[in-house]
Amino acid sequence: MKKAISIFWFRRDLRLTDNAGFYHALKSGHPVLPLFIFDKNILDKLPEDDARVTFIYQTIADLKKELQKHDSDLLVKYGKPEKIWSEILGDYEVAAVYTNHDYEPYARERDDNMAEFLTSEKIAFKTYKDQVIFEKGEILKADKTPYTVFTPFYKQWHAKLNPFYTKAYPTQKYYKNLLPCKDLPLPSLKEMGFEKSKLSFPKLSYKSKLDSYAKERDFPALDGTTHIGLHLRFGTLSIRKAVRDAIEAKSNIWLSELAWREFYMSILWHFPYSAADSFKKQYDKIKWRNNESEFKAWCEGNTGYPIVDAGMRQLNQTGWMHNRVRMVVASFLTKHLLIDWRWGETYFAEKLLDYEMASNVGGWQWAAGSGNDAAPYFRVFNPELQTKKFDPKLEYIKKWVLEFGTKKYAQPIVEHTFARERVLKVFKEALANS
DNA sequence: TTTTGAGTTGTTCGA
DNA sequence: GTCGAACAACTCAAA
Repeated sequence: MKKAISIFWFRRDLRLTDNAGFYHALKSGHPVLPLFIFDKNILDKLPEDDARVTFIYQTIADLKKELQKHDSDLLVKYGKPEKIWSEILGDYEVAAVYTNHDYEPYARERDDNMAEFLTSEKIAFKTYKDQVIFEKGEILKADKTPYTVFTPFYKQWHAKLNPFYTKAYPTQKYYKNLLPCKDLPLPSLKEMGFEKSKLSFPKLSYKSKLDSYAKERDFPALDGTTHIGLHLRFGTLSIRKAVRDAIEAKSNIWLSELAWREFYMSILWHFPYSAADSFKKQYDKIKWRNNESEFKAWCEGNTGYPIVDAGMRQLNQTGWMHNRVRMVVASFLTKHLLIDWRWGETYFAEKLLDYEMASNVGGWQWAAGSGNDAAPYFRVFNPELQTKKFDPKLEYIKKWVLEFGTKKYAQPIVEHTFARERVLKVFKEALANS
């Protein structure tokens, strides 16, 4: 008879320290085997040089080394989770499976299926809140329905915040409960159909930025933002640590940005339709122009609007774009070019290392005006004015648009005043009889 | 139930 | 150059 074990399943929480589910697994009383699955359902949709796969791969390799220092190991599998789990149950006597909550539509379905499957096998499936301070039903209005406006959401989120919710889970005290094992396999990137990306990943060091964040965050040439998106996405940074650091540094604006992340996660949880449809349904009546060649020009950074082109080229070359510029390019695509916000959302999903479905959909719908708590539709960013305000010395533009100021630079794809009047008319017509 | 104040990030126009 | 109002009403949240 094999000895019963617990399994901890890593997904978007790729760290050993301060990890809720991992902590509870280690305290379960059974030896813990850590597991990661490269999910074929997800990977099959990605290009072979997807940088996020490289990031995950490197992180997984680091976790494996770290676990080996404690005479344990990380079991790494490649395939569809349902099939992998059947294999695992054949190889091990599993008493319980531990993991952390995952809130996106695909993940919810996967975990619902897992729960059903494991229950039928008489195996406990225990899941924990880890990637947010407050999840799904924790921040609600008095009538128990979810907030759709940020400010009152944040008021409650902030009022409820206390050290109980931000303290670290001391996993390291219980490493002795890891399952002793060694030489577990690690499939290569190549076997899984990927190659190593040439992009570099943002370092996890944000503390020095917090003091000046409020003052500098809006100026793309300054690099005044913290670049933690990727680390929050894959869990190489604990949200509890980020919030503790925000409070300690008295960086209130940064703290509220962390709450924005949870606000949009709450929206996606309670209104999953909004990943694909406009939150305000009447906005799906808009007659988008959806011109393919204009979309291509936008993607490639050839619109003839320097601030837009700079942003898109930064995205294409680095997998990251400054937040201020994300708003500008999103407004430009949806308003100036009248291209469906979903096209832009999909492009960002392909390119952004820090892609987070909830924030991305929320941000795009905000820009389009179709979202909860969105910018009014008549608020059309003027790229020239945005440049004057936020890149007055054109430093950001010159960094990314090398031919700026020469004859080689593209002519504006559409004239601003004309585009503005066009979008106001089209939106007005779509929204008039609703 | 009704009322009241407010709503991430903007732009344009006219005084 | 600077400032306030208009943009367009609407919906949300809470008292």
